[in-house]
Parts: sequence; structure tokens; C-alpha cells
Amino acid sequence: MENMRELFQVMTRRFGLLNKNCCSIGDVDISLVQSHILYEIDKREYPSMQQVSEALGMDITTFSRQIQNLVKKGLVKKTPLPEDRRVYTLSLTTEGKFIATTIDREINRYLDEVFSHMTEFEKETVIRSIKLLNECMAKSSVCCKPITVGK
Amino acid sequence: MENMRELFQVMTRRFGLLNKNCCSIGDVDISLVQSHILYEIDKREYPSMQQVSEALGMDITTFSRQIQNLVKKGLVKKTPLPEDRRVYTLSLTTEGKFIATTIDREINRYLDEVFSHMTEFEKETVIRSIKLLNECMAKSSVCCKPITVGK
DNA sequence: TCATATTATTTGTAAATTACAACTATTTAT
DNA sequence: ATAAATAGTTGTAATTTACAAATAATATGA
Repeated sequence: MENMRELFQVMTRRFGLLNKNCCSIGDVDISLVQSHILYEIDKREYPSMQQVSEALGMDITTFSRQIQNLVKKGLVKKTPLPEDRRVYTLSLTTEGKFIATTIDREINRYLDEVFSHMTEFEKETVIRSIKLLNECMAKSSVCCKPITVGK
Repeated sequence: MENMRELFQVMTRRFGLLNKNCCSIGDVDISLVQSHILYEIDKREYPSMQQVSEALGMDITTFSRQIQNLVKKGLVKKTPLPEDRRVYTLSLTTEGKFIATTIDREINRYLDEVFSHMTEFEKETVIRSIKLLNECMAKSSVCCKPITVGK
């Protein structure tokens, strides 16, 4: 068989590069992780800090500081939860929403362009494949444990 | 249509997390980018610094320092090219090769597990899809330019 | 109910990562 | 031979990261 990692590595690297380059919009300059944070907040409904940091596999302390930056930039709003005042609820400001949407549109525009090199059937197949892959990855138990070799 | 970015984002994040957690092997601890560097050197035949840094979309100065670290760890060898002494040729040491192979095997093991949740036919389809996607991404012209909005 | 444990988030601190600008060394072009 | 271009390194400073410890609020148990 061929090396599957090769395929994945190439694909995710390309997508990663794309993401990296989609982070400067007008005079707002955000980092790659910040764009991921915006994405994740946008996707959810008033998530807590923990929820988002966990979704992104980020240390909560690192995340806390990134959120502080995004709040300073006026892209994210932090609201204490009345029921549990330890928790802060995250949401995008109007500008944050604008940035997130612009990045999203740009990436989809790129994907459209990529898919334009395929037939409609191929496109459907690829999309269905990625969906299936995501489902199976979610099922997997192996993922995400550090390797230990020897003692 | 559904949001394609969502699909890609989820997939690449999962794969990214996996990569991140595959970098501690025995008493050698390398970072995610370092593992990518090892991968890329392993894949090529005595590449130059520029070639690898470009492939990874890394600034050459950052790359230079990372290579210094990897040389210090005894994982990478830097050999001056006789024909052009400005150029350094990169290769893996025995231990570097071992680390790269171990990471590779671990990631493939994970992918095998993921594919075990599919039928053989689905697996074939998914692999073919990703190949196709990679080809089309390579064709694309849109990729990797920073967004500029307004002036 | 009061003390204790747990949970969510922040801050202290220090190391690792990053990248711009300026530099060295070598090669190519005029 | 001199200038321009190329490959890589270092100065420096900002950003990102994460461990440990702190704070603040809630849940639990005698």
C-alpha cells in the first residue's frame, strides 16, 4: 500500500498554509491560532473558555491570554455567566464576526476553486469521503496519546 | 450546500492534534514543527535549507535556528555542498531516521485504526479522494495570498 | 453550616518560537 | 575585478507557549 501519512501530511499542510495566509484582513492582523479561536467561537453558542480551549487542544492558560488579546482588539466579548460566575461566556463582536466571516468566505472561495478542477461527481465523492473520515476519526480511540518507547 | 471549510477544519485539526502528540519518543522530545522538518528531510534526497523551509512555508531564519537545534539533538546532519559552498545539504542521522520512522509508523497506525471503521471499498474511495484533492490543490492558483480588504 | 474539595480562569515566570533587518560568505554576471 | 545575487546566520525584540501557583466561585460532606 502507499503511505497514507504522506497523503494526509500534504493535504493538511496545504490547508494549513492557506489558513495562515488568510489572517490579514484590512488593518486587522491576527495569528493563525487567533483565527481558529474566532472560528470556534463563531461555530458555537456562547461557549465557555474551557470548551473552546479544549476543542482547539490548547492549554487553558495560553488560551486565556489569547482571549485577552482578542478582547483588546475588539473582536471577542467575554461575558460572565450569571448562573456560575466562575465561567465566562465567549462571543464575537460585530467586527469579530466580520473578520470570521471574511476568513470563512475566503477559504471557501479557495475550496471552490480547488473543486472547480473536478467533475461534479468527483466533488460529491470527495466531500462524502471527508465526512466519512471525520466520523471515523471521531470514533477512533488511538488518537492523541504521546508515544512512549522504552522505559 | 454545506460549509466545506467546516469539514476541512475538523479534519485538519484532528490530524494536527495527532501530529502534536506523536512528538515525544522515549527521552527525545521534539516540537511539532521539528517533526515536520524531520519528515520533509526524510522524504527528500539531501535537500538544501531553502528547499525544506520553503516546503514548510517557514521563514528561513526561523528554520535555520530549528535546524541548529536538531543538529544539537543529533537528529540532523548538515553537510556543505562541494559544488556550491553557500549551500548546506540536510540529512537525518541514524537516530533522526529512527525518530522519523517511529513517528511515521505511529501516525500510520492511527490511520489504520481510523480506516478500520470503514469497508474496504470506502477506504479505497477515501484514499482516492484525498489523492485527487491533493492534485487539484496543487493546480490551484488562488492559494496562499494574504487577503486584502479595502485600500 | 462550615470546612474542604473541586472547578474555571488568571497571573508569575521562564523557555521556545517567530520574523524583520542586518550581516557573512560564496557564486554569478558585467 | 567589481557589482549583484544567492544561501545561510546572527542581533534583537515581539509573540507564543506552558508549568506552577494564585484567585475566585461553586459543590460536597460531616
